[in-house]
Amino acid sequence: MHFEELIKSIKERREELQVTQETLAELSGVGLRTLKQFESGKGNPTLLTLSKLADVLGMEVGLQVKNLSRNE
Amino acid sequence: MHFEELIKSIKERREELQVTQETLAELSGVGLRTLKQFESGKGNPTLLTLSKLADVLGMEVGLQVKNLSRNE
DNA sequence: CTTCGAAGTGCATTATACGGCTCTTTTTTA
DNA sequence: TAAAAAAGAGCCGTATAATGCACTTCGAAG
Repeated sequence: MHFEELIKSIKERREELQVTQETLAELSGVGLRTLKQFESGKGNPTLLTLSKLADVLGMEVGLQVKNLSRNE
Repeated sequence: MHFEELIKSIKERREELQVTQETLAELSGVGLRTLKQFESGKGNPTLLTLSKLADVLGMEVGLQVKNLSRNE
């Protein structure tokens, strides 16, 4: 599972912006408990939760084709 | 919410590969009911569910900084 | 040592995602 | 046109994500 990368992205981005978990929780509307749990590597967040956090951090969730060779 | 885009990505990719919901469900280990629900726009899948589906379709979930050129 | 801010954890509750089964609707094929 | 395949939806039990509250841990500062 590469959840860890996603989680780390969030956490690193948050720290980069010097935002505390508490502030991010408030800004995103995600519960502090949820964020803590999430950042400490426990949990399987819903897309909604992830999006809320990403949004505040100026990021976005996306899906990419891994290989390529398919033009769209 | 831009869930719709993610959902559409999955659905389009699945159709592109000419895989039925049933087959994708089996291959990914996600319940057929869940996939149906998900593709029909209802639901808030967990990262795990999304990942399972994306994986089988040769895609991956990612987080990108929205703006650009800030950092890699 | 004490205090404070930030982060992490345990417990309990509520909300909801997951999934199987069945039925209906839509789309495709003959 | 009918039949089959695929997709969508209702019911409903189970698993777990989301959340609040209180406590602990850790580091920095006093």
